Amino acid sequence: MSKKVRVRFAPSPTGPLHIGGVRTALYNYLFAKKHDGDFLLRIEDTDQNRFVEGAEEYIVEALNWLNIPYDEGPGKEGDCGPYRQSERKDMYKDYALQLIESGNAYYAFDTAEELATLRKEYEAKGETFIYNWHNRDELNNSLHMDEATLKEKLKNSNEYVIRFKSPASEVLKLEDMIRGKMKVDTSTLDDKVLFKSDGMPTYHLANIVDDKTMRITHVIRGEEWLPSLALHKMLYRAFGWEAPEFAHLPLIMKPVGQGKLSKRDGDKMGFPVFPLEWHAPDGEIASGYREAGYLPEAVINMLALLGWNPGTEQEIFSLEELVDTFDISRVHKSGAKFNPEKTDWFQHQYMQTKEDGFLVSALKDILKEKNIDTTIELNKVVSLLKERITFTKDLWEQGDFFFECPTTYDEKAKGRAVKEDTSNILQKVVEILSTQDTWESTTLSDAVKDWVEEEKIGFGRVMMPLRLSLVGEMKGPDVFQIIELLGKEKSVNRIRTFIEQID
RNA sequence: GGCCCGUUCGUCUAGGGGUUAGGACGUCAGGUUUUCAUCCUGGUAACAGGGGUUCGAAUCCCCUACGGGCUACCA
Repeated sequence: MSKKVRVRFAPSPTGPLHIGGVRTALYNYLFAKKHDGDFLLRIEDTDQNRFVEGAEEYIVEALNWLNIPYDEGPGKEGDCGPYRQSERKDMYKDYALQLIESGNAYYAFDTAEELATLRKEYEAKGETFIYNWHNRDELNNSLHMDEATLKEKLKNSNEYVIRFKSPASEVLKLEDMIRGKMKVDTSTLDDKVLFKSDGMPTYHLANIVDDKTMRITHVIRGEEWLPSLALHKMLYRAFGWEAPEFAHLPLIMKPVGQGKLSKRDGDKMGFPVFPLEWHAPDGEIASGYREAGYLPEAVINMLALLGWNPGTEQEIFSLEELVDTFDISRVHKSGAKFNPEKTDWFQHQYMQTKEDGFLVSALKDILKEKNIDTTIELNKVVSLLKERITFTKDLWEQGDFFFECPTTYDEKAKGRAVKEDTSNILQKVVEILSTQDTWESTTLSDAVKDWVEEEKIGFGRVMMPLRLSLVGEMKGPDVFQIIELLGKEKSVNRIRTFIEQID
């Protein structure tokens, strides 16, 4: 029996989760569920300086809103907790010491300032400073220190880091589920810090230790980690652990211009880059898909297809279908530019699948917010407007006239619609409408149309001003359907008001 | 600069030696709606360049160009 699949999404709580992070979470979720596995959330908060209040809560709420909840994580303790690295702090140092003992790591006493100076000097020469085999013997570390000196130093100060001792020359063969085989020459790698002088591990150590102790079988993460893969593989080897499989996801890029999508792009370019609205501690607000009116299933569908597809021409997928068809080896290798227009197309598709009840209650919310009481049957309004809308707020934009009598009339449309005889025509329309036995759109429509044809007036001269009188502009569903829903009194009043305006 | 990864319509992509290089979004045109939106139909539009390998290359290999990522005691 093969091991149970366990994957993790491991964000760092430095701010809101952005759309690229959401996709990483989604692909992890899909992979886990596809293989009947577990999806864990681990909070990587080893950098205390970058901790942002509220970020973790935001991440959890976002995953819940998107309907991709985690099986284990903060608040959902499994047998691998705690799930915040800050709460696992104590265990990391032992692992670092274990590497020192096995000769895979060493103490380094160079200060941050000394290293910064060195980097600057190298940069001035047009070179890059690398802390590794080629110069580690000249730097301030335990590799060339006698035991007594080392002991003394360790006793007097905690100001040291533990670095990984990267092999001087070895060609590592790496494999990635998406990219296939790769080779890296270790001579170009530097001796990464594993354990910081503040007593916290760096990402690299904590990540490997946690993935091991949490029994993670597949690491699915962003492409920005690809350069670290060699180090991580070497760490597993140094510990004598079997490494999980890796998949590095392509990045999501800006819709226009160059580079990866950044947190600032969204509001600059007019679309959200966050799942939920984010209220930063400093008061700044960044827009979110939820608050902008997007449906979570639309966001999920859009994200799923940004960098992956099943090889068929199907584009609309429920979460269940995604789980079913997801195949990580079909994830693309190259980055994808984000496409806000296509997101709206997905949104429109999903809005069309919504039950009328959902839209009715959305419309009620809008009316309540605007303090509007109405006798109009909302389910009928909804069924008339439904296919035209992309967002629930469009119910108002497309149908405000059902609830508010027009007070002004679109000037341009008025110029086109109103002629010499318009007021006479509308008078007659009022008359015809008023004398019908049933107030029903087909009856009303037939009556008016019969008259128009009899009198050979021409539909444009009737329909355009009629619509304008009821709606205030040239928009909306069938005029007679509007008249039916508005009812006799409102319809007639509106037409009369309009007649007074143009006389 | 160094290391690594990538490159098919404007964008997301299908395609993995023989295809009229397919679909979707956008855009354009027509139709429906005597309005607008929706919807329908159609058009536009791509294998980065150069070398190989092969009877045959978008597809395999190499080089170049371009794009991206990483290059912190951040993740």
